[in-house]
Amino acid sequence: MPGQRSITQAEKLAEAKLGGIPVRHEQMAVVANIYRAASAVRQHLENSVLRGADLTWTAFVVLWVVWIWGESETRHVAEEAGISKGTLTGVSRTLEKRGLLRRAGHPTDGRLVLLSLTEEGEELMRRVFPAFNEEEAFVAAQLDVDECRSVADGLRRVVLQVEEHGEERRLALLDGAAPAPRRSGRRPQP
Amino acid sequence: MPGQRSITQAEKLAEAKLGGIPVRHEQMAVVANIYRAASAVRQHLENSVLRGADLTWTAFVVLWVVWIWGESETRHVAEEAGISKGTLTGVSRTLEKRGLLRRAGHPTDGRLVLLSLTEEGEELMRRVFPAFNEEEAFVAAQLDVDECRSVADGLRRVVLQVEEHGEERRLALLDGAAPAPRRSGRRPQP
DNA sequence: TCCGTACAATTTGGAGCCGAACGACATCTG
DNA sequence: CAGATGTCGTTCGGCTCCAAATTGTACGGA
Repeated sequence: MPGQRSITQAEKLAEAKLGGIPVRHEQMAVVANIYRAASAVRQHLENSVLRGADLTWTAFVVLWVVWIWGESETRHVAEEAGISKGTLTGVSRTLEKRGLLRRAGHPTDGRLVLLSLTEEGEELMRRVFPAFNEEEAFVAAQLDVDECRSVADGLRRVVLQVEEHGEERRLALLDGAAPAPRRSGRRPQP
Repeated sequence: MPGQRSITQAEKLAEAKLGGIPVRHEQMAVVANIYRAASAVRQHLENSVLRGADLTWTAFVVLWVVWIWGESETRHVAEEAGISKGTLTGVSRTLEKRGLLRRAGHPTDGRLVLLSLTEEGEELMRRVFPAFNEEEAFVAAQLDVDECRSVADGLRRVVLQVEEHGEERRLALLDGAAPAPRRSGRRPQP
């Protein structure tokens, strides 16, 4: 089992590298495996069901959110899909061009844009989602239902921890220092 | 707790949408939460320790792999870091320009390139990794050590399942059909 | 020695993605 | 009711990422 062994070995090597400074092994293993699992799952789903429907992971997630929640404002969709507003603008326009998504202005608030599925989009989701869910079951096949529940619950606690305390934690770490702006991002007008 | 509720609710809505077609709830929840957790963790780490060191997640992972494993061939580093060889070429050159990474030809096989950390790179990792690990502990703070172990173990089983059976599964799904090329990426020559 | 095949990293092109700046609109306030 | 303030979605710069095409190197046979 390469995953198991290589991570354990990496941890030991890391400890050696740090020369006695304590490493939080279990927490490190959780983070490493969260990321590995996310990549593996995404790759598998993109290369199986999504590729066939000509959808990227992000595009599928956006369609899924709108499908489940019904007509929604873009900021909620971005939030729920876990992408930035800027990304959603591009993705939703691509999906609109393909006739899967509708973009409509809000009747009373001119700032808002509402997203909803077209009939074609609904059809697509009715067809693709069962296959998607089947592959979700495939990737989780080594876990029984109780294990699924407990892993999902543990991950939820991680998400909540970051959502609820992440901001304050980051501020505490910076300790008043400038937030060090990201390298990318739009430049100010001259 | 928005995470818990919205996912559960989404599942119920999905079931309704499918009109009786059974949904594998637990497996769906696992996949959804793996992805949510991965995004949350990555975002938190990028915006706390990595931003300060002017590193992206990918750049950090590459440095970490080379740091832990010592001088390595690029294909192994790409594999271990979970990125494509093409991506690694760009990332490693950026890190080389910053003086953190060394790229050297293999002494006997001219096709290979070996990566290793410069002294400056070693110093950076000795400084950044403890802070990184601290934040790993922060995001996992709602889990005790045993829970960390069991979540990590469950995730490892997901990774293994995909690594060991993913390829055959994808082939079975396609059932001999053409693998449907990706939309992005370089176009075939006419 | 000169191919042909195999396998390495790199180049290239298209899409994705984030987050700061921006402009349009809404709403509060004096 | 005009200006300040706030809140949207959009724009845009800089990366990231993948995978096909390409380039370069190795090596086993003719």
